[in-house]
Amino acid sequence: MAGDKDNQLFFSSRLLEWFAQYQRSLPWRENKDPYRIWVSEIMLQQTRVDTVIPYYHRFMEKFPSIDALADAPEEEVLKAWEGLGYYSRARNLQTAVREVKELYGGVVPDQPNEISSLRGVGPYTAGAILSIAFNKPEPAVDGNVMRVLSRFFLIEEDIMKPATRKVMEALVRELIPQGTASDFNQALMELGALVCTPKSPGCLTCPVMEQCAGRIAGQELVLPIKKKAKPPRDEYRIALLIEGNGDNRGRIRIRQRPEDGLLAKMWELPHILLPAGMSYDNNEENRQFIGEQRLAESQNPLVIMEPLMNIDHVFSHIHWFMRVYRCREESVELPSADYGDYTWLAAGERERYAFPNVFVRIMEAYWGK
DNA sequence: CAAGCGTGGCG
DNA sequence: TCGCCAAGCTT
Repeated sequence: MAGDKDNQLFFSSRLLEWFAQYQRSLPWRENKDPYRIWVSEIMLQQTRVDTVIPYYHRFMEKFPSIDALADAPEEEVLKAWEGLGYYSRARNLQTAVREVKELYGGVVPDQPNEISSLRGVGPYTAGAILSIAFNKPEPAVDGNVMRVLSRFFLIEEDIMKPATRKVMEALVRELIPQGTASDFNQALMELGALVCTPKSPGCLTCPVMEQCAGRIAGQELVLPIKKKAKPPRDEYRIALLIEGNGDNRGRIRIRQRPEDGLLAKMWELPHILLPAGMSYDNNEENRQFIGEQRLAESQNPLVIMEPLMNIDHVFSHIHWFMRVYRCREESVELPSADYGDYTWLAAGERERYAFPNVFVRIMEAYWGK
């Protein structure tokens, strides 16, 4: 079916007609500035359009050019990304625009090997920039595209497997009509977003319904074939809302996460992973464990007061069950010193640090918005 | 290749 | 309520 030339021509021309009429007006479609396209593609990775739009406006206002982003302090970039998730995207994007300045004189390259070498630019994003901004006939295969193609051409490969994306890319190369790569790739994604949706596809309004092999076979709700993701593992954690004394009255302890791994370089309340089997009741065993862990880290004794709230937060691969205790530092000898990756935070200073969402919610519960 | 890496919305 | 996501990349 996928090799049928007439069928492919039908698909591509109908799709382009549909896109010309029904495409959404989106902020990154105002022009073909490759930097603007690039930023949008990074933000849109695994993220919904409606979520991205306000971030995109703020980001482009704050960092309107490659130079502006390259010259900004990293913490400002992370702050602009706060709440959007997958924070390595922000740091990688800044690394990449600095590469563009160093290697390409600040001009986004239009060669596949060059653009693909940039930090955070994988096969999809490279194809998206090359096609959308430069109209180069490169595939840009994302989840939408795989869903649309797997249905129309009745492809039953597991789309979770990297090898399947290769098959899709080869197919897209055949499908792009001469000179239409920018519109065609966007049309493919737009159809997936607006019509050929995961749960209840709007087949009756689909421009290519007549030839859709998946629908003809009655398989449109089964496709695409996708292996189930593993459920997140549970982690029980004690978070410490440590109130300062003396000069630090009204402030709380925060710390910066390491530069690798989960929530890298973001700021947070100190928290402790409980060993398997330990409950997080406010009992003696619990307080002693917290005290030991805390001592090992800060050398500063802690008085644990009452539990403030329970909060749980689900990442892609971890489910945090967190109990927040209000605490105060026992000693007033070190209170103003910033040691290690710790500092004190006052209620009005939150704009200076980027926090993952779960800690924003705790601080809002404590201080109000 | 499989796993690690966030978040909010929706049926 | 809760599983399933949504314009993926890195290791």
